[in-house]
Amino acid sequence: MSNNWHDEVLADVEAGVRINDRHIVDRIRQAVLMQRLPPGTRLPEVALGEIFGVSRSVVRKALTRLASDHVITQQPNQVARVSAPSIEETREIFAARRLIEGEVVALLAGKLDHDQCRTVASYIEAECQAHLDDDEAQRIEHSLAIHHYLADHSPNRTLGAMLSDLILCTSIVIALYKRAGLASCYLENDHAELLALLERSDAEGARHCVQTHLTALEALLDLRPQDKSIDLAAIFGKTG
Amino acid sequence: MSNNWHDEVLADVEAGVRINDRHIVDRIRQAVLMQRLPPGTRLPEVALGEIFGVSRSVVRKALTRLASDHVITQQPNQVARVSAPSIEETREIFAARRLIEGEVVALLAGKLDHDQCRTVASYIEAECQAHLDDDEAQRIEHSLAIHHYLADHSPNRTLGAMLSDLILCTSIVIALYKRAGLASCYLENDHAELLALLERSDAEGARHCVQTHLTALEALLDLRPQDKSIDLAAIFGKTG
DNA sequence: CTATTCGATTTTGTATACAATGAATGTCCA
DNA sequence: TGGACATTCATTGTATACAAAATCGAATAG
Repeated sequence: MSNNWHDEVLADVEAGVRINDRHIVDRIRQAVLMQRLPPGTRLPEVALGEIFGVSRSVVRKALTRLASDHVITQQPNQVARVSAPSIEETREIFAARRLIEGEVVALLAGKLDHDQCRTVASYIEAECQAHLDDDEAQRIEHSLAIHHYLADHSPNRTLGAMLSDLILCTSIVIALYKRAGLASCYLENDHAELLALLERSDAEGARHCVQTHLTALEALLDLRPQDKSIDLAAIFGKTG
Repeated sequence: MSNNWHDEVLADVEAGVRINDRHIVDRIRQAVLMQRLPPGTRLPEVALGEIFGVSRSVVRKALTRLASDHVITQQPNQVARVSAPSIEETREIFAARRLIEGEVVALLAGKLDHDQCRTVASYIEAECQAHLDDDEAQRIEHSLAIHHYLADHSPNRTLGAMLSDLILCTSIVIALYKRAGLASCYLENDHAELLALLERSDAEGARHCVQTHLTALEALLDLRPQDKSIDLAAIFGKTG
C-alpha cells in the first residue's frame, strides 16, 4: 500500500532532486491528501530519513511543521502518527471550513477572470470524467485541485492559507469516517453550480452553495459515536 | 529594552525550570504579544540558545513552530525575525479575525456560566483600571487576556486555535502600525458591551459587537501606503 | 567620492553521536 | 495460570561538529 509512495520518493532521489524539509512536508501532505497514508500511520524519523535520503534533522523539521498544521500528531518520546481526529473534532473541522471557505468564495465571486474560470472548469470536467471512469484516486485529485485553486486565489491570503489547512484536515477525516459501503464522496453538479455562481458574481449564493456542499459531504460520513473500539468486541466477543 | 525579557529568562533557568521548545515558544510568543520584541527583531539561534540554556536543536524546533504560526519569518540561510506584515496583510489579518472571532463569540453566546462570566468581568475591570492608571503594558495584558479567554473557551476548538494565532498577529501589527501620537488602543465599553451580549445569549449581537470593535481598532492604525520608505527619502532627499 | 570585490565573521544547514525514554517481550515466582 | 518485574529493542531528545551560505567591513580601482 505504501510501496507506491516509497517508490515515487526513491525515483526523486535517484533523479538527483534536492530534498529539503519543505519537499518532505509537501510529499507527506500530498500522500495524506490522496489517502495513501491513512490516519494513524506511524512515521518514524529514521525510516523517513532513509526513504528521503536525508538525516533525522531534516525529517524532524518537516515533522514539526506537519504537526503545526495538525496533519500529524506528536507526543513526547513517541512516534509521530498521521492525525486521526475524533468525531467531535471532525464536526468542528467541517464547521470551520464552512465558515472560511464560504467567506473565501464570497470574496472570490466575480473576481476570477475568464482564463481562471476556464481552469476551474477543466478541473470540474476532469473530476466528472474520473467519476465516470470509476477512478476514485483521480477523482479525489481533481476535486482537491478545485478547492485548492480557490484557496490559493483567495483575495485574503490569510484566510486562503487557513482554508488550505482545513482542506487537508477534511481529507483526513473523510478517509477516517467514510461509510463502509460508499465508493466515493462525489456530489454531482455542486462544483459546476459553484463556478456558475462565481462567474455571476453572486457572493452570497456562492457562500451558500459551498456551505451546502460541505454539509452534504459531512452527511456522507459515518459520525455515529463508538465505532472503532466496538469492532474488536463484536468480532472476537465472548459469544464467539 | 530586551533586557527585561532576558533577565526573566535567566531567572527561570536559575530556578531550575525545565526548558524545552514549548517553553521557548511560549516565552517568545508572550514577549511578542507584550510588544517587548518589536517586529523585525533579529532572533539568532545561538543567542537564544545561550539565553535559554539549551542547544541550537531546541531553539530551532521552537523557531520552526513560531514560523508556522506566522509569529516570526524565516528565510533560508537567514536569521529569523519577528514578523512585520505588510499593510495589505494587516488588513487581511483584521478581516480574518473579524470573521473568526465573530463566529466564536456567536457560538459562545449563552454558553458561559456565571463563574466564567465573572472571570471575564474581572479582566475587563482590570483593563479599565490599568487604563486609568496609564499603565499601558498592564492594559494590553488584560485586554489580551479577555480575547484569549474567549478563544480558549470556543465551543469549536479548531476555530479557537485559529483565533489564538490571529490575536497574536493582531498584536504584532498594532505594534507596527500604531499611530505615532496614540498612547493606547483602548476602546472604552466595547468589552463590557460584549460581555453583556454574551450573557444575554444574543449571538448575532455579540458577533456584530466584536466586528465593530475590531474595525474600530483597525481604524486606530496608520495604514496609509508608503510609510517607512518615504521617511528616508524625505529626510535625506536630494533637496537637502 | 563611489562602486566593487575580496575576505573575515557571523549564522544557518545537515549529519551524527550519545543519552533517555517507551514499548514489547520474556521470565520468574506465587 | 497470571501478574509483577526485568531485559531488550526501537525511537525520540539533545548536544555538538563541520559545511555552506550570507552579512559586514575594508581595501582597492575607477
